Amino acid sequence: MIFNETKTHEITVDVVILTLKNNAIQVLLVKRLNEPFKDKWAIPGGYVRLSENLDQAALRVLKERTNVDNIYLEQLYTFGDPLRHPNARVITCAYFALVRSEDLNVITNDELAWFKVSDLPKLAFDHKDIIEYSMKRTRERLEICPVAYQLLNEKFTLTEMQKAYELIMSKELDKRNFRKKAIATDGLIELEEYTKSSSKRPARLYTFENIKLNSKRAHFISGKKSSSSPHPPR
Amino acid sequence: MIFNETKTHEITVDVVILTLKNNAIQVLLVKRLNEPFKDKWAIPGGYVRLSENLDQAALRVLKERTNVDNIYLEQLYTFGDPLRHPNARVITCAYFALVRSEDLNVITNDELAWFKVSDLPKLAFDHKDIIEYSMKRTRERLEICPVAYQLLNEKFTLTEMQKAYELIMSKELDKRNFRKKAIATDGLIELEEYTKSSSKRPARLYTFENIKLNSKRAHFISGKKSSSSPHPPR
DNA sequence: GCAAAAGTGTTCTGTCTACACCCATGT
DNA sequence: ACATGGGTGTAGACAGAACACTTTTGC
Repeated sequence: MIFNETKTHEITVDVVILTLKNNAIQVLLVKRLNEPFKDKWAIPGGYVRLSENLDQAALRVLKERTNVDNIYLEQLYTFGDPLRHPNARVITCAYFALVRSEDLNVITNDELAWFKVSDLPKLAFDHKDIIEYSMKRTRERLEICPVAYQLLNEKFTLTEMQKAYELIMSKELDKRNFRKKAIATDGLIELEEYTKSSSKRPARLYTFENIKLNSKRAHFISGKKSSSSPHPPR
Repeated sequence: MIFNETKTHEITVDVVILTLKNNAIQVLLVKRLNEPFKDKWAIPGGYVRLSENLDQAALRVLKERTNVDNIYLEQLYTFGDPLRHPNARVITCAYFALVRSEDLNVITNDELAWFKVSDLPKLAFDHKDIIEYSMKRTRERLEICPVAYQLLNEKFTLTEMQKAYELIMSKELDKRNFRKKAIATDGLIELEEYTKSSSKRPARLYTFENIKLNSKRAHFISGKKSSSSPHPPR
């Protein structure tokens, strides 16, 4: 590909939409209808409009696809390799969103579907890198604050919360240690309600006070600290 | 301002260049020669060329201004508010760089100068936000790995290193605790050399093995963990 | 000999980790 | 009565925090 410096950049946002479904972290993908990468799956995205800022653009894309609103959405990284799009110069500002599946209202079909992050199909562009980086970022966030509740239903059991942490961190956690720290987390409220009859002993339900994620730091993650390089992707 | 959706986006990179000079963290700024914000100071930046990726563009801007190379450079955040530029639609991908002042070869003048981060002049655009966010990010990095050595001369004393930490964190550190952990840091090498005669007792010199920043985690910072929100700027 | 910065250990406290058994319910 | 997941405490290891005096040099 030859770069003709009179061509112009295009700028898009792409949104990695993550949820917790069927005991797995899943990502929402759309099938591309046109070349390039026709029939490949891709992260939902769109052009940034001149009148909107990047957050608004990401929110718009998210809402178009999922009809959810007011959820955890964070700018991830901007990907601008000249070759990332085979026949255009597209810079994309990637976002990621954590969505609770009970809030979702997504009609999936041949062109819009959930995929387990651990088992992705072939993806268009550099979208595999983007999803992997969004998982890395989610793990980093989780070591600092309990973002995982963004994936849980409004009321949840501690076991469900632990499962969410384990799935994100890809690591088993000790039940007693997890519960001790979970209960000490700022904003977690113990309800006087219990799950009823899953043919087991009922479990107490908890909820989170509200959407303030600047709580102390709640790392429920045991074991050696991951010595991660500070540098973003690759 | 009315947004005419047929206008097009422009994409730039801006680079916050930080160094340690005169016992302060300083940032390199250029004076704007044209409107808007004529005569105001701004972060060095430039358009992204079609043939280069974002890292390369940032590196080019850095090199144009400082003639340094191969230093700590990290993508910070992408700022895309439609009103950030008063008469154009410019999205900027901000980077920050940590540069040791002994490597710098900057001829400062009326239009290019260093400013203490703690005492900035009026800045163009949203550049004040960008600088503040770069300091926040630097602090976060420092809690994880010893990036600060990027600001130190190749050979440095532990007292100099502690000073760098204190300046970045805006917090005094305990000398004995700092030294204990500093010495335990992966990659730090104790030299058989000493500073000579500043009319005080000579201090031992240290150096860092090389440019691998993925060392364990060396937080020299005492005191309560800062409970920072995971969300980026503002 | 004194001013100024370099250098050095110990105790306490709180947090993380590892680990095993009883409980409440539905069938 | 049993299978299933829910729920609970303690002891040992480790890391962070607080804290004060001696050493080496130039003048």
